[in-house]
Amino acid sequence: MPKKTRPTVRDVAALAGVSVATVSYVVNGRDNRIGADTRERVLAAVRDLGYVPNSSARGLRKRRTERVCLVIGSLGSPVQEQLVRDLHAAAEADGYGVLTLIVDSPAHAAHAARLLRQGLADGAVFFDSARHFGDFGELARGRLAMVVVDNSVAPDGFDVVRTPEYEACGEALDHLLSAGRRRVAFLGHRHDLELDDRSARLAAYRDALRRHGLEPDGRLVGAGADSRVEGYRATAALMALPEPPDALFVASDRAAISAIWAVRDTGRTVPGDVAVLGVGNLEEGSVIHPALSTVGQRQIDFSRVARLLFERLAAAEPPAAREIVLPWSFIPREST
Amino acid sequence: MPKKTRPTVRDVAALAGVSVATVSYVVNGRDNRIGADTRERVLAAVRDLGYVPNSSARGLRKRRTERVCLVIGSLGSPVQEQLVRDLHAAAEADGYGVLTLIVDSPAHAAHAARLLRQGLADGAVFFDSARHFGDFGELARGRLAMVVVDNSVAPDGFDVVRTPEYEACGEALDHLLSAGRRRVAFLGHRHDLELDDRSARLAAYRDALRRHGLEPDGRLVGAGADSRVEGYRATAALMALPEPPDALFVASDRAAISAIWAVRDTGRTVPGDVAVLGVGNLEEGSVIHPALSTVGQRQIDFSRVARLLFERLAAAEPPAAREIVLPWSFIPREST
DNA sequence: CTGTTAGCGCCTTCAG
DNA sequence: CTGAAGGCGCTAACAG
Repeated sequence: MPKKTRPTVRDVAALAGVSVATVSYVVNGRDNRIGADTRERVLAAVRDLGYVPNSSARGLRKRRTERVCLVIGSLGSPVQEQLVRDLHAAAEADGYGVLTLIVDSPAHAAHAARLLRQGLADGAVFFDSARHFGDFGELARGRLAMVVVDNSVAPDGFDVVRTPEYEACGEALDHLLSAGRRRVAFLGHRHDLELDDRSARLAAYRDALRRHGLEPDGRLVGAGADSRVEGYRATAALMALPEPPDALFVASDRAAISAIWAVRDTGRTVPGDVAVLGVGNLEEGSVIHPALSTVGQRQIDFSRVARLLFERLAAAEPPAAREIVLPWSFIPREST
Repeated sequence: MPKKTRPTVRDVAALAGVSVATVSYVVNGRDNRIGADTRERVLAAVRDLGYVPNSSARGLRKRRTERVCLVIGSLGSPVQEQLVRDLHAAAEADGYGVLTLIVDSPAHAAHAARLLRQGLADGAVFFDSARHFGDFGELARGRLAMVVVDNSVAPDGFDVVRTPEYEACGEALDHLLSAGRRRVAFLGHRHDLELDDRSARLAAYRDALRRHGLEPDGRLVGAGADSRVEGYRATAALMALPEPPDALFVASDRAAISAIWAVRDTGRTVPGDVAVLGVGNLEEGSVIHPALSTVGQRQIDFSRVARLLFERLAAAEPPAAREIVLPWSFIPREST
């Protein structure tokens, strides 16, 4: 029967016949000043007991947890999977653990902020979740290293990563409109519509129409980008209009793919009758027929984002807040 | 300029002119024995200083973190979103924080196990990730309350949640074969194929064929359920065979939906030329045309799973290991 | 009703 | 090269 309580340094020290300091040195790799045989005895005791240092005690003493946190808006997008991978890789290299907080509402954001303020981790990357938070600056001042991927937030004791969505979407829409499409619909995320003028995708849409001498038609603007199901439904509704659109600008690739499907289910063709343009550059979009035209990072890569965080963590003094821009472009394929 | 170091109980106590014990009582709601005016002074000091208790110190002292961990195999499935929601709801009710560990490889599993052994959380739910782990029993004995959702693991100091996949898939396949389909292909997850006989879905497939006097054809069995892209590609390859299948059993709804698309892109119809059967009961499957026949929980609900964990956490003594079975059924729709 | 105090488990000078 | 001791921030007896 194993012991009921987890072993501590003292148990290891007793078993190995050394002091707790020696155990600590060995466990933390500061064992250049420890005799080889002593080290072996300690390691054996660690193994026998299944000793693992308690992270609360260690965190209390060292005043850092050696963990970082990924705060993410939702599950479900391959883009985020790449971020997870890149962050894990960088963390591993620096000996950090990674944990994830899922924040898809202001309530969850408050929850996450509390955990972070309590010292859950030493650093955090916020992705697709900034809109749910109130004051990032306050969190950053609580000695948390932070990188925020968001276009509507200004550096304030933390780094910011931007994506030039407005420009890239504008270019894609110009392409659509120059090709003669005249009734272009916009299917946004709910928060695009709530943000209204502060949504880059919606603004790009409106401005592009005006550049081409068209006035936005309220009936062609709505929600539908948040999920595949909503994308399908919204598109079906649009296609049932007396004057259906001849092009769809959908603010997510996932919903755009459903939109293609929905268009075809009404007997129309893509891009013949209706062009479809997505956002995000999912791999899936390049595999289907017709391949989805989209806007996003050509090669999805968040290693620079991860690097920002770990540079910040490694710095002795809080470095100046930086701001970087990820490369976004229009990626034309077959659906437009 | 704010202070560089976060305030502690002592700072609050000093500002409020009380002792640290009083602060602790107030902060922890054990303030029935504290005078109302004193409490107000303490709360004011807490607000002024922006004091938040340090969770490492608290965890060290109380020997519990009041956090639970969701260990999940991958991002991307709405089924998991429901688990996230149900676990968050239960946690919130009991005053626990929830954090997520993403484990999609044995390396990540080792990483997660280490964090958990270090005392990251008091309890954990493992979903779609058990196959990456070695010894759950050892983790459970390290006083971690655990619930494992998996069919191939036996309770051992932790609770197990099972899904009767084999039976439900068998029923669905009987339906397919009874309707006269003769060349039924199986598109599995990679791990289904690695597990081979220990994969319920693959076993259900093989056994159903035999029940109907058919011999499995190796060319009709392969990977393709892990993602939409793989589902599309694998289906396209199958359809290019000299003798293409007349039915597809795809081990995930997501890939099954791509499979429908791939079939139709070859000019064939679903279910006319090819029937498609998925697993998982995504909402998306009920919205598309043809609606996807599938196998899974009719009403996706993990509140019972969450409840197991919090009952375990609330128990004074480690309760007996329990085992529950989630209701799975065949959900016929239009694609078969 | 409030204050004093002893650790929780660990790391890290400082002596030896 | 190793051991003793102090303290990180907090909670919970126990005094008063």
